[in-house]
Amino acid sequence: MVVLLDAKYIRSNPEGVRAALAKRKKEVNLDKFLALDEKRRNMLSEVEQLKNKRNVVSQEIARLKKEEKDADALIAEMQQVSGTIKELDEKVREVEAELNDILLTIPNIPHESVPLGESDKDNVEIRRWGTPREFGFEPKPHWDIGEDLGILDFATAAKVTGARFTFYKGLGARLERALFNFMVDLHAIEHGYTEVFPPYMVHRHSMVGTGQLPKFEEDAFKVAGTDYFLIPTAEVPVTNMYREQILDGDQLPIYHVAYSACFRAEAGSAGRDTRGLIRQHQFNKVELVKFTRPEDSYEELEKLTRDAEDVLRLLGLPYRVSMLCAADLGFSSAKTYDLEVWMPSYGRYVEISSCSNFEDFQARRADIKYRPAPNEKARYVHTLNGSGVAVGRTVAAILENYQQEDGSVVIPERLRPYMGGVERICK
RNA sequence: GGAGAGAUGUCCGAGUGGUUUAUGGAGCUGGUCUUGAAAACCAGUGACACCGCAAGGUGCCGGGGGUUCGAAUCCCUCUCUCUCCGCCA
Repeated sequence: MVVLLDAKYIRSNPEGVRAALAKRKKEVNLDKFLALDEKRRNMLSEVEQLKNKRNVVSQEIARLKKEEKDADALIAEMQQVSGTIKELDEKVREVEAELNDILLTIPNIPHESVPLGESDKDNVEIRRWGTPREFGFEPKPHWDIGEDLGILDFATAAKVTGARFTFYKGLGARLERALFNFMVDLHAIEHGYTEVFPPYMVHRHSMVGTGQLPKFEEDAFKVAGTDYFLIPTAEVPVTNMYREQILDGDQLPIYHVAYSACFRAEAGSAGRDTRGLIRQHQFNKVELVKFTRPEDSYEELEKLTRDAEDVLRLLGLPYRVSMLCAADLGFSSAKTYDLEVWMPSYGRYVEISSCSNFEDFQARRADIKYRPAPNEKARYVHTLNGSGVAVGRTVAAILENYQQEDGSVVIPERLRPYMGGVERICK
């Protein structure tokens, strides 16, 4: 499966690519890439000429044999040629593997609307909704609220499994379940997404397809004795549903919503957000995934972001939307909006959803195409996804934003039907 | 886990070593006929990728490897699907 992604594009416009990647503050060795690319093309034309000769002469041999004439000299010559072809093919394969290794580590090119910047400090706030509540008492962090109410149990999870896992209990477990049911229903019924319930494990090719591999293998959980990975997000199985496929143009756009558990090793985040639900090895998430025509993808990104925002609005949670600067952009993304919910214990907005347009970056890696019209050439689709939204962080936000002085937590009205009518979680 | 059968272009489906440079359908486009449509018939089209300014060339019949002057076709191996048996929530 040697897929030379967009070698042609890089070759024709190396300076443009270099400049775009510089925006990300990432070093990519394009010179090595360009040298290898030229080497490959030279070897390719050489070996292809030999193959042409082999094909022509083989026909000739067939003809001679049919006429019962002697072909021994030609056969001897072709033995030589075949040997050379074999050697050259092997060398071409090696160079292509090297090229592919480089290509797979080149991040997506930021969209022109994405601001420059050095770090997440340079992300640009787009809009805000809601007003953080003024507490007439000292608000507690969600881990204290949850433990005091007996609905979150971090200590038991540590005993049973380890750090960064949680038991939800009683109405806490129900709240988690109510939230993802509410979110899936909202997107499936009101926003027109088709619900999917995906496998929680995928093979390596799918992880490469969406861009988690090969660069970020240490972030994923690998299942021992298999070549499977636990999914870090439903984006991986759902986007790869259409891998190696050519869709009909009139099938687009495709909208999917998927609830799944997500598993992340959180390598390199030691010491960050160690308390509470913010950074867990396993968490639930409702994910939105879209497949669109290239010309529609940026409009679809705006709509997808609004669909995710609806969740927070309907739950009455104050949030803001910010556009990530080039330096903070994820590896596969061309443009990303983060939704950040107000978290009183942090005294700031905390990421709860990330909505991205990957343009054709994932489509190339996973080979997802569509035919614009019958008999037209197949083109790569654009893929998008966004959390709609992270469930554990939503529980944290509800506990903190809806906490009362007596330690109880009011359930947002819209959620009550999913909670069997429960209006408040009390001790 | 055991036994067997499969995997061919957008889809269906032929093809067991050299006019297969992949048969034939469906589909799609145009036409005839029709008030219009359908059907029928005629013609066209006929996958995808890479190299090349082009002419042209090369590769590709699930993936990888091998045999051969020559492989969709023979051999090995892996993956997946189906049928039967076993086990199992």
